[in-house]
Amino acid sequence: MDLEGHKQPVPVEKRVRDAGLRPTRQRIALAELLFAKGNRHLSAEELHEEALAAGVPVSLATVYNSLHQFTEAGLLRILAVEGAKTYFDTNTSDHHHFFIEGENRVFDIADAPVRVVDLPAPPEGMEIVNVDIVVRLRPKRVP
Amino acid sequence: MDLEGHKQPVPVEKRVRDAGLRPTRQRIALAELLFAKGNRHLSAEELHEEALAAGVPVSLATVYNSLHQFTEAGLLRILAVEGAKTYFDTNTSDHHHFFIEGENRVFDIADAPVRVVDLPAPPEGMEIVNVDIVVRLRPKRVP
DNA sequence: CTGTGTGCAAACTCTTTGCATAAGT
DNA sequence: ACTTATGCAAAGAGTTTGCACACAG
Repeated sequence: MDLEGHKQPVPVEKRVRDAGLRPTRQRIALAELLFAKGNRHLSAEELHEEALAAGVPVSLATVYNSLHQFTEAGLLRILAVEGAKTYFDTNTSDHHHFFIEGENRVFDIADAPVRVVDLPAPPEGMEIVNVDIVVRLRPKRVP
Repeated sequence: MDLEGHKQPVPVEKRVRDAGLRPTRQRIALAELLFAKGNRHLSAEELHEEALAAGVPVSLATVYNSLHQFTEAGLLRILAVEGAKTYFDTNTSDHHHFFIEGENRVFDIADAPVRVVDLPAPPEGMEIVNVDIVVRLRPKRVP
């Protein structure tokens, strides 16, 4: 039976299929978690936990596979923050991030027209993929 | 005996001492490699190899320790690039980077007045540590 | 001398891989 | 049916840790 009464405006299955990927249960479930809730950034492990919590039995390896496949297909972007974990961002347009030191938390710089000016030309033979701005934050020490 | 005839304008030993660290052989050697050649960004492993090549027997663990100690002391900055490795940057002032996808190579955006405008205020209780701009590059595909 | 730093190897975390089984078309 | 994806567990890369020995003050 189908527990989903309403379909999203952008059918997830189609997105997956259009990316050249078979719309398997796991990929659809992961895509739904990723794209249904607006823009998000999560690590593989976070998505894995969400999937399990949502009752979708999926292995961590498959989560990694899917995230990379989605990234290659242009549905996700890898977020460049320092630290061990790789974050994936469902917002592939140009926008930027706050990063909280020590907590490894990331969130969008929203409603802010951050712009970079005077960006130099890329070196010969190279093209710019995108520009990532990470504003590193630290809890203000109370004196 | 002392094989170094000339001292750097900024004595490395003093820098290390001023950072509150004992100027041990290893720390001085590493600091020399890091700071004598202008601005650099390297991973722990790269610095380790350089040290060995320079005839300084130092363990990888000590390289990691030293890099983190230098970072805490404000002599280095961690570079936010995606990928497994952590890069350390000897230039702690505001400046930005090109990152080459696929190669995991990083280099400075030099001679370019890159500026960020309309940067929003940080959230309550947070202060900005720094702003990292990473321009991701990709080899231009020749059609 | 006393205490901090170093080296080694083992532990740890995150990520990838190989291969048998399961699912999609 | 035939092909591609998944799951598991093991391997891999990078980094951290614990403890005995060595060196700096």
